[in-house]
Amino acid sequence: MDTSAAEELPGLAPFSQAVVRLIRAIPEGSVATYGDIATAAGSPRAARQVVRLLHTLSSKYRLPWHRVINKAGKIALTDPQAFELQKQKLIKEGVEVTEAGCVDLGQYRWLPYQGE
DNA sequence: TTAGTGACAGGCA
DNA sequence: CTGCCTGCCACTA
Repeated sequence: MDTSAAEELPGLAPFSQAVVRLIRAIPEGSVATYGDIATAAGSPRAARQVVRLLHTLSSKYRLPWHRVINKAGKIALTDPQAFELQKQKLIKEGVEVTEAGCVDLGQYRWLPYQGE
């Protein structure tokens, strides 16, 4: 795990590091909700914080942000271009996504349990 | 330091 | 499931 996870995160806050690791741990063909990431990171109410982290971290690091959606099972991006991009990325990984950006959480939701 | 952020979640109709 | 409103929370500049 240390061999491939060699990218240590520079002076980021603990919560940020946890979020990064969790998002990077989402397997292809699966998705997680903001709330799941926040809960696994240690703060169940900090879903919004995860959003903020995604903004910053995805701009500085390469994260599979496209595997993170909201609890309604839909892509939450505001930018229509990014919205389409995320949709296509998920479909490419084998996730069924409707035109509206809806994903079947009951089938594709990944629970970020550390032990795996 | 303080204030602002934000791709949410939960409750209710 | 949808729509509206409110609380939330830890981070960033």
